[in-house]
Amino acid sequence: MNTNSILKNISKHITLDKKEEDYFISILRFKKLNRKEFLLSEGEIAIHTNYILKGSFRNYRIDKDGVEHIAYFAIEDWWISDIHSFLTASPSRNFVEAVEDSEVLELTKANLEKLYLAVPKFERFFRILRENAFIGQYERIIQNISLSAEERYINFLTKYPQFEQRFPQKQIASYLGITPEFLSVMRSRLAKP
Amino acid sequence: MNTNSILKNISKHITLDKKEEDYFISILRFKKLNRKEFLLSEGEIAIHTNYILKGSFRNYRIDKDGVEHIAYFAIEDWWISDIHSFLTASPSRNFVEAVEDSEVLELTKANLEKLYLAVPKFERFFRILRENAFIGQYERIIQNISLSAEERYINFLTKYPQFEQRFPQKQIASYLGITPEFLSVMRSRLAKP
DNA sequence: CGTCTATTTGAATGTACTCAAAAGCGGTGG
DNA sequence: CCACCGCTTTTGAGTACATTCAAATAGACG
Repeated sequence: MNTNSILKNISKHITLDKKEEDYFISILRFKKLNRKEFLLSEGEIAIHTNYILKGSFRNYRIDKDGVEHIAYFAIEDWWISDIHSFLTASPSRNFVEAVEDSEVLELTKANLEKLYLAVPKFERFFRILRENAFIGQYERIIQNISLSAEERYINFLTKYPQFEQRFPQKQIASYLGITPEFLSVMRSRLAKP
Repeated sequence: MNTNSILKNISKHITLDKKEEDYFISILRFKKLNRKEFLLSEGEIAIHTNYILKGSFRNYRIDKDGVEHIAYFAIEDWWISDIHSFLTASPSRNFVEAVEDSEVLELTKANLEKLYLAVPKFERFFRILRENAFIGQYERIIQNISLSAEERYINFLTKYPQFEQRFPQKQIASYLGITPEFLSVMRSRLAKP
């Protein structure tokens, strides 16, 4: 289990000594998923948060008409779960599915709570992590209420250039809140003139 | 300066002893604003986060066409700032304006950083605060990409029943990402049948 | 290679916007 | 305390953006 990337990720915000590092690593569990396998399904309670070592995921909800809506994507070095379910210990309304063959490090909620007590620096780490996630969502909300579909798509390509290769168009349309047909029309419009 | 409400708010997540309470209170500054006064303007760096004792605020952005878009509202017992600017110390793209005559307790970023070191329990407090805010935004994003304007409006009324009385329709429309004219049409449609 | 799913294309439709004008409402000054 | 002014809300006609439904084409996986 290669823990370099997760330790490097954590060291961006807090400094751990060897003992703290070892303790942290000891509570992680390696997990492999093939594409289309689920980390979490609707109705389940998320007891893990997951650090992505390799691959990609999508968090989505199926609405009353059976249509999928992608809340967000996640790739290497991101943490993924259904945060609502994880934090409130309530049944998830969303699915978390591997888009590519993936590897994650699982951290259970119980172990995370112990970690907060044993190494309070992790309170800081996750505070900063949540703050950064919050900023991203905040900008996304403003864009959703103020920009046209085409502007949102262009911004998406600029912000996440690699995502266009890694996620199918249908899923990108869902993330943007538009239909795949309309994304296709926009793309041909943007390609021509 | 009445500090009951803020101490009660904090005690929901962490327990402070008398000394810690006193220290915390000592770094807050009371501030009164009349309606339409600004806590923060576009281009300024948010050096404060503010706990609302009384009144209400809106955080909004003005787009390239001069149209206002309300990112969020805040009322008593909420914290308000421009979180992007505050956390990254970058110039704000948003305004934070009092909607009613209001009173807040200001906490500077410098004092907050000192507070994190002096009383690490506040790392936990703000982690939980950010997590809760994150959950709210997460649900809002899913609603924005999956629901019609009418469904979003109905959910808004259900989730924040008092907001209809406290914020003008024009601002609610802006928060929902629709025009005030269209909100008016929806309201008359909902009232009749 | 065949099958299944994703993407493209097009026509008809619906949701929400723009622009304009009237009506309603609240605050302010006489 | 009333009248006026400015801003908000309503109403309506015309329009644009995005969806729905359907069918053809392209691509990916077993």
